[in-house]
Amino acid sequence: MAATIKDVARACGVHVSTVSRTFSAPHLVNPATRSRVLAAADDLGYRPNRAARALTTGRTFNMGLIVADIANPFFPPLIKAAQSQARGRDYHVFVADTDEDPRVEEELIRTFTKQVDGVLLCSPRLSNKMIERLAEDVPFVVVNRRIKGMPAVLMNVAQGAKSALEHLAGLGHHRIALVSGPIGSWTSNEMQGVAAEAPGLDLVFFGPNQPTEAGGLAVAADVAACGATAVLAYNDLVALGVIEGLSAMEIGVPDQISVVGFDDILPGRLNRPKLTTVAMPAVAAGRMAVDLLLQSGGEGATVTLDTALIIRESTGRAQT
Amino acid sequence: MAATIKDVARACGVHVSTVSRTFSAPHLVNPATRSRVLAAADDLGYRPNRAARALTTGRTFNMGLIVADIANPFFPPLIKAAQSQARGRDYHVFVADTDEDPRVEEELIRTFTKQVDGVLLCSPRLSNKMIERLAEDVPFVVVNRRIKGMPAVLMNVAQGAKSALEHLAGLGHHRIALVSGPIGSWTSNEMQGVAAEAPGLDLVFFGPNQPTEAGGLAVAADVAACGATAVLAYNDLVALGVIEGLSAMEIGVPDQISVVGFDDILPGRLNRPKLTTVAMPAVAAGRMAVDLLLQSGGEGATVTLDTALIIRESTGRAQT
DNA sequence: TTTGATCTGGCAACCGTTTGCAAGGGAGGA
DNA sequence: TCCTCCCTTGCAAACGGTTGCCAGATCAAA
Repeated sequence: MAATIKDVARACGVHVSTVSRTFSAPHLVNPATRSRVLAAADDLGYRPNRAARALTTGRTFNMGLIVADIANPFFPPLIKAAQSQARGRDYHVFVADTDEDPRVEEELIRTFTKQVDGVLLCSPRLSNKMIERLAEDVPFVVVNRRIKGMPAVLMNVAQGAKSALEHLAGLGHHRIALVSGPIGSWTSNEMQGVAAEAPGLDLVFFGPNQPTEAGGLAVAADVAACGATAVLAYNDLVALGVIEGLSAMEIGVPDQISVVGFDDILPGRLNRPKLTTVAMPAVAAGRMAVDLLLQSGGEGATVTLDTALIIRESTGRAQT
Repeated sequence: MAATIKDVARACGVHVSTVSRTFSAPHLVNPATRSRVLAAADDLGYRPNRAARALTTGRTFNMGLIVADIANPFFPPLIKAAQSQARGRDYHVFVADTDEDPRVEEELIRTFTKQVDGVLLCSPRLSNKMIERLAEDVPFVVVNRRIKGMPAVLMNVAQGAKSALEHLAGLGHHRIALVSGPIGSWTSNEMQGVAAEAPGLDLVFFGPNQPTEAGGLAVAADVAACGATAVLAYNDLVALGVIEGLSAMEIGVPDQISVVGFDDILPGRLNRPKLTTVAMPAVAAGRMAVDLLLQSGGEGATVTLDTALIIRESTGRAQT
């Protein structure tokens, strides 16, 4: 049905290799021949078969993008950006979802191995050791995880957490609840690291938690009970869940308790009160991850992107 | 590097064809041999090369999923469901985003043609005619669009719009603003069709609009000015935008104006006031679309999924 | 006119799997 | 004992491109 390189060759009386070269090494073919071939190809609607090309060259022009949860609003902008960037480089993107399960993550990577030119691993839940082992079989770029020698796109969570804490301290909060994320999350560790060193603050840790609204909802009561006047949540979804839970207990945000999230997702922007949050550069990260994957000769370049505290309505002065 | 069928064959002293058959037609090989082969394959970490398989069989075990905008919260659950369903059938999913641009949509489809076994086309912006033409080159399942002879997953938008309108009428609303979506949206047409036939209601149409918060925000002033006491919006994002705009004008929802959306996305559930909306079965649609694509011998089965009005806090009695 | 360098394009092997065809072996019936 | 028939396996030709190698042509310089 579909035109192959052979049809094009026949149509303009040249050998298949000439057609092949017109596309993959144009400088090796005479301009006159080249344009004849291009015309014939265009005429027949020829599109090179990627599977066939992959077979000989070993390059598929596909990449895998693995995220913890597609439905978590943090990821879609990242996926979108990565997809768009990849398409500009003639790459197709397989998107897959681990449902926060490290075993699914591993299996997914194994499935992708040798079927793609590289994998973008976003917010992995696997251990560093495991990721390093898997990286022997397929090039990786990790997002939101620092692994030595491996290309990575990091977001400056530490700085973000620091400014959030300073913001809260500046509003007079001392006892602050830190609602962390799931086990295996680098982001969560970074936050805890910064918080643990924060001077003059009285931190109460809650975790691990599901990185969802449900996760936030589930700890809301404990948070309220612990006497904290402010909450720093693992992400916006958790923050929103906490607010939801608090308001069900008739606890006002920010009047009685202030809440800060992470990510800057749409629901947070639309929420009442509008969520104060540390914006994560998801779009830039998606783009950058693709670039890194395509550039990297396997070199472990690490890019750290800045975060920014966005003060909205969910934080206010501590009640005295 | 990676083990091929040849390595496995050598490792257990059989011909490659036997190894091949162990995987693709197990009943044709002796159980004893089969287990020897499987052991060797497992030992070497053999995974069949999909590109090579695609070359001979003509089946790639890949499918394309094209949506208008990945970042629109309506799609991620659909994408997630489709991806998960596909993975269960050993399929990989290319996800792509048209940015609401029909030309990008067309180009994307062309790119996917012959590289995938089929395309899931969600909420297309292309004309029926164009889609039919493109369908000659690659199997489609369309979601949210009825095209004769083509497998489709539809959502019962008409019924949803009808119950929304009845709900509003029951609350005493007569003059209702209908804020529609983008050109080329079947959903938008369905809504308008139902609305146009609604007895005893005074409808004011606004459109076309971007299917985003910004789109809603942009018409909020006009909506307020037209004297309507209720709004039926193309989707939740638009509804949220309208609410946003109204509240900026100090117009209370639902006290002064009631708002109903479509989709039932997360931000709407978290919003204050919680959004009354017509829930669209995105998850079921994603799953169903995959099944339809895989089952269909090209037959044009059409599935219509039910919608459900979810009454929350953004609708109330009309002020008299 | 000869020489040699440079272009251009053909030839054919190869990438990893699948699959139609055929051959070898064993079992069962005559 | 011989003949079928079935089961199992091997053989080899595809699938659609890519690419190293080689040969003929072209052209400039000698």
